[in-house]
Parts: sequence; C-alpha cells; structure tokens
Amino acid sequence: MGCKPSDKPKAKHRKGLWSPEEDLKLKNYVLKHGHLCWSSVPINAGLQRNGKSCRLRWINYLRPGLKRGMFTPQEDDVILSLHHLLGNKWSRIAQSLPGRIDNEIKNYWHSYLKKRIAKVENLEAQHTSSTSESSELPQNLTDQSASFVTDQAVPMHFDLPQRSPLPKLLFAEWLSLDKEGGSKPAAYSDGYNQASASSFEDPFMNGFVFNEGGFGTGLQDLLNDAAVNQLFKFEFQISGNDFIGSGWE
DNA sequence: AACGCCTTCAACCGCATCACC
DNA sequence: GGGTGATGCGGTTGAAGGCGT
Repeated sequence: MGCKPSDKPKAKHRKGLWSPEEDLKLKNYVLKHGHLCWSSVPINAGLQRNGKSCRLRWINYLRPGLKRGMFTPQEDDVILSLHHLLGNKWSRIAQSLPGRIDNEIKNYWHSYLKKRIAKVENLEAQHTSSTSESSELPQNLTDQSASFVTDQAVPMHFDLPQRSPLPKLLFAEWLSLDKEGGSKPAAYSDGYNQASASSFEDPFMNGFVFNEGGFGTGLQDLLNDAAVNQLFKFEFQISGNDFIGSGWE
C-alpha cells in the first residue's frame, strides 16, 4: 500500500533467527530511511530477507519504545480484561499496552495466562461440584447466553488473593473514568510504582498517546467500537454482580 | 554426563484486506 | 470490476534452554 510493486528479483531469502549483523543493518536502514515500502527495505539495506520478515523483525524486536521483560500484574489484568472483551484480537489488545506487541502478548497468553485461568476454573469447578446440591447460581448464568462468559475463559475470580477480581473492576472504572475524565481509580492506589508507571499508567489515565499508540488511544478506540460496546454492555448485564464500577449505562 | 520432556518465544505461514493499475 | 502486490493479523511451528530423572 502506498508502495509501487517492485519488479521482483525473486532472490533466495534467508530464514530463521536474525543475526546481530542483520539486526544492525535493518535498524540502521529504517532509522535513516524509514519503511515506506517493506519490500524494498531488504534490497536497499543489503539483507537477504524478504520484506515481510524485515517488517516483523522491526515491529517485534527492533522498533524503538518496545518494553521488554516481565509483564506487570497490571498488564496481566489489562490483557485478561481485553481478551475477555475482544477474544484473540492481539493487535487490538496490544494497542492498549504501550511498548508491548501483539506477538508478545499472544505468546504470553498461551504460555502463562491461559494456564492460570484454566487452573482457576478447575478450582472453581471443584468447588462448585462439591457444593452443587446447594448451587446458588442465578438463573441467567445457567442459560445459554451465560456460557458466553465462561466459555471465553473469563477469570471470574482470580487465584491471587491479593488481587481480587481486578480486571472487571478495572475495566468498569476505566470506562467511567474515561467518560468523566475522573481521578485515579482505587485499584491503582495500592502503590503501582514500577518503573513502567510513567509509560503505562499515566498515558492511559490521561488519555494521551505514548509512542505509537498509547494506552488511552487504544481504549478510546475500544469505546468507539460499537461491537465492543454491545459486548461489554451484554457482559455487564449478565455478570453485573461482579462489577463494582457503576454508571456505565 | 546424558537423555528426554516441557516451556518459552522468535519467526514463519496462510489468509484477509486494502490500494493501485 | 478484476488482477496483482503490499501489508496486517492470527495461528502455528520449531529452535533453544530449563529441568527432572
């Protein structure tokens, strides 16, 4: 797009892991010339890769502003909440996590979060089966529509005692905050003081851009997304008891 | 030390969408 | 409107390292 089709030399493209030399070439080239046309980047940068591979390497690894390392508990909660809302829309989720990329989130989900949720659900299943005779599940959680919630691997209650059901609370509060431009939610008042705070919390809370797509902008997009609004309203309805936040409707 | 299994994560692949001709 | 190429996204694969035996 915005790039003239190149007369393809059909060169043999290298595959596999990138060497430091390749990284350096790509980084230097993109920083100097930009990447208006990825298919021409490897040619001009002297790389034996295809444009697609270069693009991926740049976006996932070389791009400035990427946040490497462990995910914070707050980021966990964002991922869980947004995955609940959006499903496997990793790029959409990544838009709300400054410095994180879709591939990283996807990997993190498959290697950690998914298992954590499965564990919680397993525990809950055990608990409910042990108390099934006196089940107090509301009717609206036993019908088909309610399966929407549980089938999406939703953490109704997290296994971390110090973290209660944060995601839903957080998201509800985000929404009301975003609408009112209000103050910091209580959920964040318990000393979120990590190094990432300035890049993670503030942009979101104030709704401005961080690098190439901030916490705030990502969320604003979500709020503007009619389908997501429908989803969220629906979810709010059927599991409203879990929300502390109010004023959404 | 050697082997096998498991987990993690970078990278690839296929498909959908978009833009241009 | 159809063909073609570029880009973006999500699913999947495979190399590498960790860990237990």
